[in-house]
This record gives sequence, C-alpha cells and structure tokens, in this order.
Amino acid sequence: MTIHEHLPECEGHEEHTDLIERGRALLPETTALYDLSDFFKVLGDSTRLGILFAIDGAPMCVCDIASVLGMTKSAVSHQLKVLRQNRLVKYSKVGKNVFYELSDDHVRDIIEKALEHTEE
Amino acid sequence: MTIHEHLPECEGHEEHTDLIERGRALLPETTALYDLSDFFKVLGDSTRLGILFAIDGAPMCVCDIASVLGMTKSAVSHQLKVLRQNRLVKYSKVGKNVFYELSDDHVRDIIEKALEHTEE
DNA sequence: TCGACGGTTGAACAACTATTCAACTATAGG
DNA sequence: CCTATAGTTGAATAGTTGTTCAACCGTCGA
Repeated sequence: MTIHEHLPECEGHEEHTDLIERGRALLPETTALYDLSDFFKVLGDSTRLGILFAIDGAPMCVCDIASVLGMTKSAVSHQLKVLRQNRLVKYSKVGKNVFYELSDDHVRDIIEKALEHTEE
Repeated sequence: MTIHEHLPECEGHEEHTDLIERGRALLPETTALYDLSDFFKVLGDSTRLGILFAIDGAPMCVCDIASVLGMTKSAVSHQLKVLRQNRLVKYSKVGKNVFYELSDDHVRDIIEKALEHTEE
C-alpha cells in the first residue's frame, strides 16, 4: 500500500493493476528522485555546462572563465556558487585569484555520455 | 580569434592567455552546448524522471502513469509531451489508451549512471 | 446516436531562475 | 595607507516553467 492509493485515476482497469504495481516498484524513493532531478537541473544550464567544459583538465580563475564564456564575472560567480553547493567543483585561492576545477571524474563521464547521445 | 575577444574581462594576465585558449578549445560549439543543456533540462524534473522510471520495462498508458505518480492525467500528459518532443519516449495507441515506453536504452544508461552518483 | 472515459491542449497563475547592477570584501603592489 | 583588481553577494527584473482548470477530440459500448 503506497501513498497513492487514494487516487482512482482510471476507472476499473483490473488488467492494469499489475502494471501499476510494477511501475510503483520501479519508482525510486521520493527523496532519491528529487536528488536525481536536482542533479540534472544543475547540468541543465548552458552557462554551467560551459564552465564545466572550460575547467576540464586545468583549473581556471573566475575572470578567465568569464573571458572564455564571454560573460561578466558576476554572472559566472553566481553559477559557480550553484556548482559549488552541488559539489561539482572545488576551488583554491592563490593570491587574488580563485581557481576552480572539477571535483569529480564521475560527472565528466555522465556529461560525456550525454554529449554522445545529443550529438548523434 | 573567437567572438569573445571583445571582452577584456581580466586586465593583463599574460600568463593566463594559454589557459584561456585551452578553455576555449575544450568548449563545444554553442549549438551543441545548448542541445546538451536542453537534454539535461528535460531530465531535471522529478515528474518527468518519475515517468521514465515508471515506464521502464513495460509500456504504460497515461492514466496508469498518473496513478503511479499520484498526479492528474493532464499534468502527466503535459510532461509526456515534453518527453515526446525530445524523443525520450515513443507511444502507440491501443483502443482508447495510449501506451508510452522508453525510446532509447541510451537514456536509461545515463540516468542509471547519474543515480549511482547521487545515491552515494 | 449518445454518453462515458482516455487523452490532449491552451490559457492562466504561481513559483522559480538567470543575468544585471551596485555595493561590498580582500589581497597585491606602489 | 591607498588604489586597483579579483571575486562575492543581495536585490531587482525579465524570462521560463510546472500545475491547474476547463474545454475539447476520439474511441468504445449501449
């Protein structure tokens, strides 16, 4: 019995009840689903993706990233904050500069796989 | 020379110019970047992810999906439209019902990989 | 033919998001 | 100490997005 049993969306449909059970079984927990969609949300912005591509390989400071993307430091910094909060990047201060780099190879793999998918 | 040369975001920084060149080289074309972020945007919604999980394995009709997710048919149909337009699902009509299924194993792999990442 | 149900659609509304702008902190160099 | 530059931040604004609601279409069964 799940929290959805209050919803008789389809009338009758006795032959579909096993399909519904199957569908419910495949559904991850609500929190896991939200975590996953949040992760994809972070990647669902061309500015943030651009940042991730730019710093792939070598760490870069904010204004250099801004230069690469053709955006203001402020806009980049705001998006870097989102990437930081979601632990997709890590940073280190050197003098006046803050160098950002990818925090995880895992993420690179996912982006790479998705790029293959969209490019075909 | 790229379209970004008009932006002297950092002053001087002669030692960073090669980093900038490297970053630009890593950056995909603008259209590819938009395609990629659009793809992630589609996955960046818990309702759409829920649909994809629900129909994983066996095709399901709209009202059964709605029942699984505890949502109205209308809300589900709107999101199915987005998934259709981005070719993540395909459908077939059987009588009054419309059965949706995943159009691609590729997508399943990406979601699976991302789920591993977020669950750890 | 008619009614009921499955599904789609467009408009409306609320919630969210990305960029801009201005103000601010901090560090390097003179 | 003072200034210029790197970077961050909060508020404001414009654009986008997800759900609801009502109306609609198509198909099945009576």
